[in-house]
Amino acid sequence: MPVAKPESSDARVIAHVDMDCFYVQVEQRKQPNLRGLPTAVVQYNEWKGGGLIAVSYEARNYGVKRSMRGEEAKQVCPQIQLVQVPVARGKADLNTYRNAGSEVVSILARKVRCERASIDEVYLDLTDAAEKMLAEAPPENLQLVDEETLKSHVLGLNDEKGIDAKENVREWLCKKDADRRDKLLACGSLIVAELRMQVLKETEFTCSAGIAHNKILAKLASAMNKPAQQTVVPFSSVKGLLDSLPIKKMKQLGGKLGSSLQSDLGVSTVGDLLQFSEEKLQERYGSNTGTWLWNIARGISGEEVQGRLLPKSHGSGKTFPGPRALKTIASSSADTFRQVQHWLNELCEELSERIRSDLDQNKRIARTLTLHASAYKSGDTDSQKNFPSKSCHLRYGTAKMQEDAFNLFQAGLREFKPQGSQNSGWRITGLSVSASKIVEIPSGTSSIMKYFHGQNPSASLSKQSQDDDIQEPSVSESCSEMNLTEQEMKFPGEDSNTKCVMPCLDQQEHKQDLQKDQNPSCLLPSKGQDDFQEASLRNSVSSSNRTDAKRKTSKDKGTHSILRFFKKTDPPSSLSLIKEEHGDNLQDVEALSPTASARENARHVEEGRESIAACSYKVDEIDPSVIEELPPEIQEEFRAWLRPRKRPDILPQTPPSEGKFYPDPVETTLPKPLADAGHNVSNDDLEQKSVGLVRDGLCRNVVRARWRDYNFPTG
DNA sequence: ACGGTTCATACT
DNA sequence: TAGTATGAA
Repeated sequence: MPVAKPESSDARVIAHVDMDCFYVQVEQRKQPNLRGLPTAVVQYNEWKGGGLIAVSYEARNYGVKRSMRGEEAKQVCPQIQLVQVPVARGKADLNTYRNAGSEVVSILARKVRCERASIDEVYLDLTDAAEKMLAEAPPENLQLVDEETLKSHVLGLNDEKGIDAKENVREWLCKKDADRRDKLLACGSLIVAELRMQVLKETEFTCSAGIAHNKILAKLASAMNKPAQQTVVPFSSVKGLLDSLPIKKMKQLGGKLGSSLQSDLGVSTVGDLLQFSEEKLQERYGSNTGTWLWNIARGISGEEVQGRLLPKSHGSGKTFPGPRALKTIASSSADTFRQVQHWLNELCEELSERIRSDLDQNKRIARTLTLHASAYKSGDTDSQKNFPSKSCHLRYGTAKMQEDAFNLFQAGLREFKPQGSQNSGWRITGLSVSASKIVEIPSGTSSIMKYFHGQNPSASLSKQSQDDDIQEPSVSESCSEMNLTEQEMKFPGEDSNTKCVMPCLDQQEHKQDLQKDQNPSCLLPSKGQDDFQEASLRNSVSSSNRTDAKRKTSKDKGTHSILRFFKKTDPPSSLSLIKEEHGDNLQDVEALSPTASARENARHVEEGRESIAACSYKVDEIDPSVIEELPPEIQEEFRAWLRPRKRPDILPQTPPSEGKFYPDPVETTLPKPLADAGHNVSNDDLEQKSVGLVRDGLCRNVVRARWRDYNFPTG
């Protein structure tokens, strides 16, 4: 269960962005003639028309639901357009959706701190941007508010008949003597509306959003008004919202835990939870979950927006329902496992391709291969069981992965067999392979890339080398070499005492570490705070100038004040962002936080670094002997990479004036690692350019980050 | 014995 | 650690 880290005054501004029926939108963008029609995305057409995995809102109006089969949907909505999920290697291929999701994340991440929560959801931390807006251009000064923001739903606002909803919202947004927290949320609403419009402009996708003081409330709100709308949860309406909210609606409570609360404690709404002491909840559900529940009941959640834009693992799996279950024992012994092996090969092929893309685009290496299998036995007591999942070191190369996966399968089967019935009647109903423990490699250590790619570092971007079977010499040779050496070399992140020394290409992974290091107080539980603030916004609506609102609204005018917070507002295309220059981003970041607190400052240091972010935790603990075990070429790279790290002792003596960041040539040449695995954006030349500069750039950034930790400019 | 697939996280 | 289980989308 999520560990809540409550903060006494939750003055954050958090947003949850939720793409509307995302797969449908992706397909509609591909086939614009489907726009506006009742549409659903369906996979595996054979049985009863396939299963629906996304349903457009037009189709929902006819009663089409996600749990339906294609045929069912046709019954309730004969005109429904059913679009097939792409199929590759005999299984659903979600790459187009992954890539579309990456497009969205990339756009948002240009502006604010993001966490990719799923393929179509993102959390945003807008605290700094909202603070800055409030300080420099508060909504109360706005003469015009753009239409998109005016369409916001503000929970707790009076919806009296006869009163123009938009005018109501406008008054709330611009209310001069409002609670400061409300003002921050108002700023957040303006920003989110702007971001949503930007996403729409660049991707043609609509999304909905929730704006609140923490993630769980933002998430709750984003689902309340869909599609293409946004919902704000003012602090003062939290209690009213939760009091009557069915417990299962709360994230994390939709499953067994929620059921237990209902049946064991008689809790039916979140408000009902308030009766129980923290101790009582802990006693029943453990200390972590108990505390979490206690907080959730009060709308408290300190979970931070993790700055993570890339997935932490990749998986490829398939189920073989009912009659299609795989036979493990075929008629002839030569045929044993033939089906299993076939499908493992397919799954590994896909997985191999995806981790290869991840390596190419994000310089990340997956280190662990895991196999899951489930089996089904028909008989008197039909039962479904999982094999014990098995994992091993991941070797790159499709053929190797296939070989390893099959061995893992057999290992799992060996342990599975002895228990229960000997061997009879068990058929495989599910297989999946996944790649995890993904670590980032220093971009500067080009030899590592060569080990995976052969001589030409950019060769992997060509189609040919993507097909890295055994017959692809440069790849498989270099891979085997890698694998041989790797047994002893204890690659960073490996099981030795060597900690991660890798620079994070991904923006914020290490930021948390910094924050933890520097701000352990955020881990302290702070209970005993006021549960809710009793406030009534509805009674304090100030009179306003109607003529302003009635004036013809021009979007440009209306959003002008918002745009000022984002210097880069109109990039040519979503793809171009991968080549965006880093210096600009640094400026953006600075613009957003000139007067932020020390902690916030440190944060921005991290955010500004983004792709060249140099994490390097526990670097001092690295065992020198480990390096000596590396192949000479890599040793050299690592030494060079590590060397300048000793400079923090020196650098603080010559701090940059005003703590300002100077543009770094490295930062302007590095590609952003936002593209998801499988995202086919060629950034060859950028990679080429960055090699060589990166290493030093990384080190300098480490130094800066370190320095920043202890020398917070307050200006 | 299913909407199928993918991902994250907590617990042990 | 590896492996299991839960939860969400």
